[in-house]
Amino acid sequence: MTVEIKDDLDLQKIAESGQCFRWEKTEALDNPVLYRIIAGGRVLFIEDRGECVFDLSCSENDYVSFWHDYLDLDTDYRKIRSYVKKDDGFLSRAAENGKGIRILRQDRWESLISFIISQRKNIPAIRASIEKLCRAAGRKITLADGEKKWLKERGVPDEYSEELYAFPDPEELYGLSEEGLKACSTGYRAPYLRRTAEDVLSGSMDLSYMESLNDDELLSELMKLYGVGKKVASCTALFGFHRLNFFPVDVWIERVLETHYIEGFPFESYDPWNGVMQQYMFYEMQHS
DNA sequence: AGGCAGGTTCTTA
DNA sequence: TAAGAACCTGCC
Repeated sequence: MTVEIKDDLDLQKIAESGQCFRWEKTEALDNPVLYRIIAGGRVLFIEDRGECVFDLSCSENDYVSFWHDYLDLDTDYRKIRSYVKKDDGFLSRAAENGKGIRILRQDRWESLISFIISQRKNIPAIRASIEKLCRAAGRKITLADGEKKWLKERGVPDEYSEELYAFPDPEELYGLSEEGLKACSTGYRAPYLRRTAEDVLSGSMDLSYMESLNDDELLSELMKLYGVGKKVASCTALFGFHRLNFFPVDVWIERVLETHYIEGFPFESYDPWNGVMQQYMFYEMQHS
């Protein structure tokens, strides 16, 4: 199906933003901007045709019931960008260069596990580790005939639609032994992952209940998990719970703060959108 | 070969 | 409360 999306949406920038790890650029014949997204036990191929037009491999029903929400299309990112203070040179530049980034509405569990894995890893290593984990424990995803036809019409090589695996749920993840987890390049994080799965499975940590907590409560609940410190908890809250005011501070953002905001970053000015500003700043650091 | 990468835990003072 | 060491793994 084809949709017109007038608000910010730059597939490449989102794929490189570091919030998601299962967006893969495909080598289609004609269009250099065709991405494969695996989320929610499904796969979406999305092609940017320019002029705000996007071709999607899914049915209209799947778009309405899942992907529209996943892409957070009801949030106005142009408006959020307009709040950037003109006298803040760095943030103005970052928001301009990062125009097109959105904060996806990703699965809570997947975000939590992904950011536990992310500690002391670079993005390619995180992606590789998650991919192994999905192959080892995730459910296989099969494409409908309509989707296969869609890919064929665009000359997308078969390799992009074969051997696709969903992100493992808590039970599937717990089904892997510690050795099995280590085989997915998770290293010393394997015990963190195992215990987190155990806590979620047993119900002692209830992620859907945590939706009802306020930001401060959510952060401290998440930090109770073994292997989850402030950075991972903030990323989980921002990306997995869509709490757009969280501002995860990693080494890159630390550099931004000590270079451009010696007096401190004006969080009050950007409440409740600090997390979006963080994404622009992170992207700017990665691309300048 | 040794250092470092989207951190967190554990130990020690 | 705060600083420092240790930790898997892969890639310079």
